[in-house]
Amino acid sequence: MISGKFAITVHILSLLSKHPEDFLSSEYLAGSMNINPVLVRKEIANLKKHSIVESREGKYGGTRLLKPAKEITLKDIFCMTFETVHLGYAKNDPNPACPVGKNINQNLETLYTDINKNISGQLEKISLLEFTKDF
Amino acid sequence: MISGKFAITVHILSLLSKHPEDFLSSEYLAGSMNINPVLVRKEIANLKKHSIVESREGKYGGTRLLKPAKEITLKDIFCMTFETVHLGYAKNDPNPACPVGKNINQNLETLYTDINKNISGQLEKISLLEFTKDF
DNA sequence: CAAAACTGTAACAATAAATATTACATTTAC
DNA sequence: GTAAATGTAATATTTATTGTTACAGTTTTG
Repeated sequence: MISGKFAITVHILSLLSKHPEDFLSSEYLAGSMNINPVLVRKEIANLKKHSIVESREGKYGGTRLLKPAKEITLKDIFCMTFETVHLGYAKNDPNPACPVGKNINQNLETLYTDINKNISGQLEKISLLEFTKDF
Repeated sequence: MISGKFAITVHILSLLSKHPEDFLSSEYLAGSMNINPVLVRKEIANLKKHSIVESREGKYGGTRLLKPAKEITLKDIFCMTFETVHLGYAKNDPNPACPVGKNINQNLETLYTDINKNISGQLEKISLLEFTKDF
């Protein structure tokens, strides 16, 4: 199972970017995705930590972008929602008496670090504006 | 949660590559990883489908490589074990009345396809021999 | 042929992670 | 003060991964 944080956050930001002036409620955002509003609010809490959006409480409250879609990249979203992409480790406790078991996780770690650098480089080139251009 | 198939398969192949002549039993392989032998046999079944290893049943049976570690790349293993890397979709059933909900999954799909091409390109350059050189 | 030591695989159980829900305190507009 | 929001904790549900059990089939050896 993959955590949907990245996809949910992209979805939230896409919607906000289409209404840059308005404070959109978590219920409205959740309705577009068919998910629970609480999940939306959790991701919004994360976005606020990174100063990507601001929220207003109380009646007529909601959330809006703090910067233009052109200035937000998919890499930003990737970093805010996913620590790293990885393809699993060879178990927490491989047999230390075996030279392969002893070292393999470190090699995998290095490999995954490289993969993440690579993905970041790719995502850095795509802005939210570009990603949503045909919506 | 990430499926450990890639890591388990790398581990199995690493061990086999260190004993290229011998048929190693699933119990021995599992012992090096501290996992259940049945999981090993499942991944071996997959490797056999791709003609990377051969098995011998019965007493003194086991598995060995069909080709040198130099000729197996991490991309081969990636393709055999993971269909794709992805970062989630914006739900199975986003609201079709919303232009964002209607289109976002297709855009994500395209993005993930690109990411996978990228990862494949990177993994293609690393052979099993190289990956295991300091074990 | 019988015993031992394997593979192969299906069915099921256990664990862990992601997602959803409920509940309620707090804030703000009117 | 009421309605409509956010914020967040606690908990339940669902789904995916991983592990286990069980047993049929294969091969070697005596």
